[in-house]
Amino acid sequence: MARVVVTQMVMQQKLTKFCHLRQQWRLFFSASSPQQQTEFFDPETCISSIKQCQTLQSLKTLHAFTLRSRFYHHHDLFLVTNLVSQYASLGSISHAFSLFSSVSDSCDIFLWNVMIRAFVDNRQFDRSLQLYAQMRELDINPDNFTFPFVLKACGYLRDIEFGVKVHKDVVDSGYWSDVFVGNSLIAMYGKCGRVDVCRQLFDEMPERNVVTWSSLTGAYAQNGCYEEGLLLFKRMMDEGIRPNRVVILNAMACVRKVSEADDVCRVVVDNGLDLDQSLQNAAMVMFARCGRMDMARKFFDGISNKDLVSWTSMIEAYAQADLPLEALEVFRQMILRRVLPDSVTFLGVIRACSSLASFQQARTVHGIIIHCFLGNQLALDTAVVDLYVKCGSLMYARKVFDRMKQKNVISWSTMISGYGMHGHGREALFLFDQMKALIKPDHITFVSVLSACSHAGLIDEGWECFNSMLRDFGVAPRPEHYACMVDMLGRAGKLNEAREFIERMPIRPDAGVWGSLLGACRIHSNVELAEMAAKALFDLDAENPGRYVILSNIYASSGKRTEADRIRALMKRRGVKKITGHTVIEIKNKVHTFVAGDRSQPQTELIYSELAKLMDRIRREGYTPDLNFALHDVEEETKEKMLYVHSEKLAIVFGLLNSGPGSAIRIKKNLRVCGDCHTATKFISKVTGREIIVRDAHRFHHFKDGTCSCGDYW
DNA sequence: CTAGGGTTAG
Repeated sequence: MARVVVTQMVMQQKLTKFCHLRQQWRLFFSASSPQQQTEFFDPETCISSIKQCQTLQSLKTLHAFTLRSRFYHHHDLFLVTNLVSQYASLGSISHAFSLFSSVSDSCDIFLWNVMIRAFVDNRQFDRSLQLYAQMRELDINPDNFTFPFVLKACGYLRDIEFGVKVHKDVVDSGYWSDVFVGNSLIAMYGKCGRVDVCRQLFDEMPERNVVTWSSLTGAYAQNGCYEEGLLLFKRMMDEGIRPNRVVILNAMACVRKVSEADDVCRVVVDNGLDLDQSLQNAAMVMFARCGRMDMARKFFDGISNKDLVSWTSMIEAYAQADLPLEALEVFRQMILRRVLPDSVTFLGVIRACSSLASFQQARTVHGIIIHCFLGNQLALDTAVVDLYVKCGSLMYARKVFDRMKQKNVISWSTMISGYGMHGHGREALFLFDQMKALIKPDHITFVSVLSACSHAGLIDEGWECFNSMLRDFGVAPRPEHYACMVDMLGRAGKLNEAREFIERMPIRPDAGVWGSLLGACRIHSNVELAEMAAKALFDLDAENPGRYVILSNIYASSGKRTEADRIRALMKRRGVKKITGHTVIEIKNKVHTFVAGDRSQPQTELIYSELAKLMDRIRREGYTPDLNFALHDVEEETKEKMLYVHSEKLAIVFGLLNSGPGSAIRIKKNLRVCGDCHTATKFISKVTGREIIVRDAHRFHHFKDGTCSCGDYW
């Protein structure tokens, strides 16, 4: 349904474009009778008509006439420059460049500026830098107009090396005191991640305007220095500088708390600034980031003519807030209103689908993307690969990956991490080998590879990879890499080795590292080490409920009931709320959520009677309930009953009842899958002959014929 | 002919 609508929209848009083009041509031909064309050809009218040209064809004709006219014999550079500029702004960089080349022996800086700018405007940043370099070779001096163009290109390309060279030219040329040039330098360094330099430049600038403040605020925002950004914004207000829309947008990008959001909104009101579309969109995103989805929605609803960015931002906001159904509903509304989504919209839609873990939805969305002719876009294709991974289909993920015309480090890392998540360590390593021959892995690639080794128990390979990071690729291990190693060693039962590894770390272990150790202690029931890890953890991050639960469970399963109770009490005292486990399953485009003991489904009676039958059946096959995974403070018999109604089991039974015979069942759990449910699911897959694919908070489990793809190593 | 800006893949 959605696919058909979108296809219609695309066709309609193409048709409109075509009609528009035809109209333009007609206008041109009627307006360019020979008399008309020769009459208005004095230099001034000529230049103004060049600037007014709306189509390439009309500009070409005009260009031809200027060549024939007498005014051109003086080699009027100004005229040529204007032609170059206009060709570029009509998108024809090739015409612009060939005209430029025909007079490029000229030393006129205006002409060079226009050509450099033309490349920047047409997103050919590397060519604009090449041209700048060529200009410097010819010893032509750049001026205060040149620098902003070139620096913009450096910023887009994140080419700090070139940027520094240009900065040097700025100093040598004496234009460093020009406020436009200074602002451009701040923007460039900001995009290249050097906020320290931005600040220094800002402090040393002889003249500043609101753009200067805005650029630095933006640089802070882009580099995650949110407090500094807001502090700067406050200082600007204190110095009595009147804010404008753009500096507000940058300040909004720094906001992370509701109180700060309210402050910025007050500035808008106090200064009588118009809340235009872009500010409304930004405010919406700002409140969403503060966790105030209600306020975000209010702003969204308040926008009368929602544009593409409004829709896209709302979808992304819901997706990030882990409200996928709301996100998809906004997407549906957007399509109904005939707003054509673009690739950024689909990134949000994909994020939503990804958290639904619905394979069917994934296929539908992928289909719509292709129908919108948005295939072959690097970022989007990579997101689709990840989507299929997260929806449980490595096969589809790999198909999309293989068909990608270009791949970068992110695409490769995504696919490698996909294999890892599904427990296919060997394939992950094989792909990593192929990747290394083509591009340089980065720090995230190594997280993917190391966690793949960890999930598959490939310890020697994991060590080799860890050791090669710095040695062969110059990538220094970060806390997350150490966490992977601890996880890998710990899972394999090498708990002491893991502890020693942490002790030898050259950097301070973070919560992730200790969390890995604690998780390993849970698997191997090591109370002593668990206490050590928990102590460190509670100092670093006392808010995370998962850690308390694990420690308490370790105590409980080793018979230390009082200790377990003490941890539960500690949790209560600190106001840390346990996250309720739930499992979702999608049947016929509808998402069903189950919590333990759930009775909210219309089919409840059927589910429970079927569950009882199923449990009997697998018991006869050899399943015994593992009471370690039940709450400890109840009778044995109650424990067993409570295990039976875990959300995983309910969702699986619901799936069995409502899907075609023989089809695979896909469920998703928000936490790690329970150990007893893991065992039970293996038996269920055997007695029903169904494949059961479980996505939990960490990885995938594929159950088939009584075994799990994780090899019980998880 | 010049600077800052709303959604954006692992």
